[in-house]
Amino acid sequence: MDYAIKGRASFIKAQANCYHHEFDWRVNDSPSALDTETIFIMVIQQAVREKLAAAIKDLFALDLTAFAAEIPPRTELGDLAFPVAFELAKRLKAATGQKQNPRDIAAKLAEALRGMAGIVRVEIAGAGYLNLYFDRANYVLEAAREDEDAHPVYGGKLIVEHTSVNPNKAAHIGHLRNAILGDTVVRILRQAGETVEVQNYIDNTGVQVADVVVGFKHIEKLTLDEVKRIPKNANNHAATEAKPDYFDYLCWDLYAKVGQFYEEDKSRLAMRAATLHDIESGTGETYELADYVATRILHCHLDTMLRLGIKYDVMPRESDVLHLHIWDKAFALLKERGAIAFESEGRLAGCWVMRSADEPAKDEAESEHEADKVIVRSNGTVTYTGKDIAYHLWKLGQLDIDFGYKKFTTYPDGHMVWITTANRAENDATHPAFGNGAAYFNVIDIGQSYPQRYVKIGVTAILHDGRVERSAHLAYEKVALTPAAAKQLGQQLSEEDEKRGAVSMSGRKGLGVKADDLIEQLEANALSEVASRHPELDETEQKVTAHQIAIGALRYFLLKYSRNSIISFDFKEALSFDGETGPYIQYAVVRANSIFRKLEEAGIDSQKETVDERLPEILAKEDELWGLLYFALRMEDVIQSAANALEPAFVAKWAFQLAQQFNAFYNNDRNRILEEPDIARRDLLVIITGVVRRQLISALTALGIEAPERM
RNA sequence: GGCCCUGUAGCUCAGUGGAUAGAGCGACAGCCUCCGGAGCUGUAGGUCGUAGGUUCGAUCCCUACCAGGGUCACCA
Repeated sequence: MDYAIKGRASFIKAQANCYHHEFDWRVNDSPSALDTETIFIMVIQQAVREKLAAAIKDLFALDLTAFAAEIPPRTELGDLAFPVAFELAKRLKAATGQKQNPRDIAAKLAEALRGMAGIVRVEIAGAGYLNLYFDRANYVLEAAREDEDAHPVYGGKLIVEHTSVNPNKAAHIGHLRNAILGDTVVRILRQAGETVEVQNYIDNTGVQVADVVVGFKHIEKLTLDEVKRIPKNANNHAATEAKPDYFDYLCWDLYAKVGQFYEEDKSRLAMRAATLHDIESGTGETYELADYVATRILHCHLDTMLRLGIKYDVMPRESDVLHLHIWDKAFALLKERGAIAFESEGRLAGCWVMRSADEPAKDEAESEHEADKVIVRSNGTVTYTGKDIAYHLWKLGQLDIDFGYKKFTTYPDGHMVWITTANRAENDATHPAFGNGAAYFNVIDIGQSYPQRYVKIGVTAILHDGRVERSAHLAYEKVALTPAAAKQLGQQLSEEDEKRGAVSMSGRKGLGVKADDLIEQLEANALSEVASRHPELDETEQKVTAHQIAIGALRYFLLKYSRNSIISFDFKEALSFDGETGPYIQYAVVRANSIFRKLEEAGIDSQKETVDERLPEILAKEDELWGLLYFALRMEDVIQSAANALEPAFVAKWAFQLAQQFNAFYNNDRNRILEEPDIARRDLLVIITGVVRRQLISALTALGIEAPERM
């Protein structure tokens, strides 16, 4: 008989999402739920668990429902293992005082699992492992079919805020980590079935923008009109379609100059204060200059991010938070709930402060630290933390006030980015509904954990439901420069820097790797490779491919490290296309593409509706083939785990491992598809190649990386 | 000083309450009569920071200590 290639077996579909209710942020309300408990949660695991739990209750009169499952280290040990007999032996001893051999316990449990759908063998191994062997052929048939089913959709709209770069200078590699991390989390969440709104918060009224304005006014002595006339090809960079304006580069240098300017004469800091004041007033030439500079740089940033495939839905501006008095609403609520208190005496006299939850009010005369968090300064202005509380209350729909919105730009694919406005006349009534999400995730570097903690305390004081509990500061470590990289950028290093092996980037000093510089270097390197390998392609195709490779290398480089690992930026490593890199994974896809092209040229049908009846017997003998396929099929679980943990590195690591296994498969002389004499075996190799390619492309898509047809 | 993070191969990093702790880079030795060498195979390289504790079992959990980093603004 032929094995028809059917849809996914129902038991798989039924179980695919069961674990969402166990330990993820979608339900669990503790921030520690962000820690994932296991990466590979197999599709039939839950069914087996239930059966085991029932058997345990039946045979030993014990209620044991939470026990570990694991994937054995070697294929011959089976496909899924339960070390539950060890735990049971302990429990039984405690309950009855009698010692029981884990192997005996496992044997009894094994009986209960015999005959389960999809499981062909149950064995006891080692000191008492319960090892399950799946029906391989069944899996292959399911895998071969492209699953067109829509993903389930969970809960409400999630709001992910990322990028949020100060609009006063060019974005650097550190900003890229934020944006790429955030963008990838968005992609993973969407692939995991969530609805996501992407926000990019624009601090256009802060010190950083003010400093550049000081630079234009007091160092360069330029008027608004003169600044507007600054050409787009600043700093000897010719504007291109991908990067139409290098104004942000010019500001990068100017910002560093302003730092010096203040150094030379501290009294010049008065210029900053005056500028800040003018900006907040919302009128006048200085305000207009600041608005122009911030807006023009914001366009530069969006162009830079678009090169990496990063897009946004809406960009709330700090100036609008101020001018619409959104803070006032939050302020009233905070006072009403007693979340903040007015200090009438002491160091913080005249301020509204928030106390950390665990500390009762105590005079901290002897301690220079641990002051309460100031929300409103004694001069009546709001701190960043206060503004952020207001912003987050708006994100969760807790303030009965909304921004006005106007169109900012339209991406080439038609998607539109909106920006807030405080001018009601500018409000475009056709805007989508923004804010009022079911939870938010803020991609902000780990250095801001302390103020973020107070933001959460403030929001919690006003909103008690699970939405706040599920929301989180999505923290990540910084990108530092290796001493070698810092030297390449012309930085003098202290002995300490050398010893520590890392140098912090500094916008104020102008020390850092600019995002566009890196992209351009990567593209140039990739282009020379592509041109030498594929001289037959026309220039446009070569450039498109080179771009895909460059972005693959860059995104993967910033995603392969887990969030709380500091990335030491090294040019050689970041510019590499070999080893554990994005291009390595892209190359595996390209090889698979090449095989399918050759199959077509040879007139071999690679889309068969049926496969040979000898497939089960072939598969039973070939552990390597099964192992590769089994690994490829874990993607759904990896995506879900990454979504639960908000950790893109899980997907990056898995994709690399799959590519690695595919390359080993590809290089094995036994697996030469075009020359395989046994048609049944060839069909199997074709199926495996197809599944691996599909899964790799899907994983790369989640990482925001495109796979070229050839490279 | 308080709180948080980190310590795994020469370097950069994964990883797990369980079966032989992994990868990339670097080093060394191989592989193009073979679907693409951005590749593959092999070798060398580890007291998983130290010391206790819990456990049948700890690199993983707990405690202390050591080392490094971050943070504790009327900055954002």
